[in-house]
Amino acid sequence: MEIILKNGDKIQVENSANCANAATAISEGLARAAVAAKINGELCDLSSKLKDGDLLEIVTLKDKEGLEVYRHTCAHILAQALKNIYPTCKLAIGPVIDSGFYYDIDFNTPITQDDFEKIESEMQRIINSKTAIERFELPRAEALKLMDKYDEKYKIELINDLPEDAVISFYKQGTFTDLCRGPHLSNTGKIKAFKLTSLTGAYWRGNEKNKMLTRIYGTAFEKKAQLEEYLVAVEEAKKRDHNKLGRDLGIFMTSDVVGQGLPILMPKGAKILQILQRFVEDEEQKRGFMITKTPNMAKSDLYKISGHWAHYRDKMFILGEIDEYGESEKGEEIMALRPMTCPFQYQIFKNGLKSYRDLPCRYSETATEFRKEASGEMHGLIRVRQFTLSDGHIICTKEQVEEEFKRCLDLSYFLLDALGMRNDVTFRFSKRGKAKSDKYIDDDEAWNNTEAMMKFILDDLGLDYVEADDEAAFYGPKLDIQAKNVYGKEDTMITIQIDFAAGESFDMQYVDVDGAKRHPYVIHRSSIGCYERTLALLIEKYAGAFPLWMCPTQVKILPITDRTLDYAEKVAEKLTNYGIRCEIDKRNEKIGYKIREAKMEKVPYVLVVGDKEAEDGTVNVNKRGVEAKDTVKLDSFVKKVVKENAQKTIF
RNA sequence: GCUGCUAUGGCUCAGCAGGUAGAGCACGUCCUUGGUAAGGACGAGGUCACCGGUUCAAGUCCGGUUAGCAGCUCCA
Repeated sequence: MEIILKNGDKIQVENSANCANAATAISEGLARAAVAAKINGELCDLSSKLKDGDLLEIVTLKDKEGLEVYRHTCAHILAQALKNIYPTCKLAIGPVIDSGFYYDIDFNTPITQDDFEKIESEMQRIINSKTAIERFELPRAEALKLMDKYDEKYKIELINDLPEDAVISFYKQGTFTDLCRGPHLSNTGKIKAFKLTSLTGAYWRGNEKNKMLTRIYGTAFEKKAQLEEYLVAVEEAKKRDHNKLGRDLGIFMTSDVVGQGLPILMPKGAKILQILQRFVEDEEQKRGFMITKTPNMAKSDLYKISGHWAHYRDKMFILGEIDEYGESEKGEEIMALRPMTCPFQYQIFKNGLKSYRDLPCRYSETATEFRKEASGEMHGLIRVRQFTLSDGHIICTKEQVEEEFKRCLDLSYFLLDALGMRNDVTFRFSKRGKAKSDKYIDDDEAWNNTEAMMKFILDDLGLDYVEADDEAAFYGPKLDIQAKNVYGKEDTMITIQIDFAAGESFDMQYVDVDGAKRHPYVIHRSSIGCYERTLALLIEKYAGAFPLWMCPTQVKILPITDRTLDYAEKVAEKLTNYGIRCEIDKRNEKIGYKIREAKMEKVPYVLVVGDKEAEDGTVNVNKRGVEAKDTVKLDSFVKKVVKENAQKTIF
């Protein structure tokens, strides 16, 4: 029969041929490299049978899918090794992820990372045995019977949840059989380089009400060298971890007696935040925002109106004793620290009668917020219990939403450019979608309208975004601007949200052209995100070597001897007068030692001044990251660094 | 909150058959005034996170608390 290749070529193969046979017919080399195949675009095993006229593609480890098949097979080898060592353990799921694979297992007795060596050698034994991997399918009843025989209760649950018409397939390697859609490699011996990387807990089916299983993470590569390279890269990434580097560089710290999720910004960190905050607030005001300063706490009455008291009370810091209904048993006034700014700024809008001529009404505030995150959820500066948000709310008519939304996004673009992070973010259109629940305000029409409105805006802007169901705020859809940390974990950096409900629930009104009172729409937005989180992302992006304009110390002056102290002071004074942040290292240390320290602090410019420089009115410039040094006139250095400092757009 | 791991001077770590603690860096004093990534000498600094238990004896074993790490769940 005749098979069509992707490039249009046609080859003749025997009537009973499978993908592996066809690969051999094409070339010996391709047959060796083959790990899976695609028939008519569907990924399948090499053993899959071909039909006359099929379009065939051979998948190798050069293809993304090929590496996934390889790693998925490695997950099965892990499962088999575990079954051999711990016969009573129960298998859950073992998928492929970006960095490798994992398998969720229910163990009777807990295992630790110390057991990895034993498990890895059993895996290696299975690989060395070069066992063939074979696929077979079973009708539902027999599939259930087989899994019941192996006492695999999680697999039984999975089978029961498969749709009526689903093909139920298994893969068998030696004595081990696992429920799996596949495809897989044809033989365990094809795995050349793998490693188990970590061990954690994970809820069955991702639901915290379910039992917590043990998740073993691993990875696999085509060659040992690639595995080594990957492990080195992971170690390198960890060196940029803001939670380590930020502490080492004296940017922030934590204290046991202060508490979890309450980072303490040290002088360097506070300086960076001050620089960012001034820049952001000035830019917001240039763009028509009015700055506000609202309280950090309020009576429970405010949160009852906003809906937070009913839905989010357990995540708020409450001052006073309350019962299970959120009321004071002694009839006292209950206060709570704010988890958001919106209802406070709404009070400003409600102060005095508003006309349509007052809209859009743009409020911004560098607001401190408090959220009682669960103890295991805190992470450095990324996830904390007290943080500072570049918060803001635009109260406008429905017709103004589109224009205002676009202006918000433009502001965020401007700020992302200044941070040099425009290309590091991705966009998520967070919708309620089909996920109706009591998490969301129950108003289908309003949801459909605002989601359609946001989609129109995003498409009109030609934004490249992913849609995410069940990620909306309770009052409306969001555009989340996402950034990844050094471990690849994604968090929301900036968010712009449309709120159809606040106008009514807070009874905000404006008098329209026709004299009628109407409820406005609200856009919730952050311009640069939460300062702590943004700082964390900056530390990781720049490994502490921040762009000049945001460095707490931009220039460090190192006098060689006490004789040049006066000249160093003169240089510092001049720089300071031009708005450049500098300091002098006056210590009685050798110049090499001072240079080493200044460079480790990642100061952008280090100026060495000795007798020669003092006499000539020059400075010896050591630029961060540049090997060569350069002696220039003080004036020309000042001119250059002032110019560079004013440059805030980083591409 | 859940699972696993961790907690020794400011930092990085050693100490582990249970017998009341060590190093390097940092810090202080002194010498050195030195030209591009660590000059030298001396010194001070720890009730081994906290609370309780086992033991004649606990940094070392056990339990709890607090905090840190990875992941899960959550994230207005």
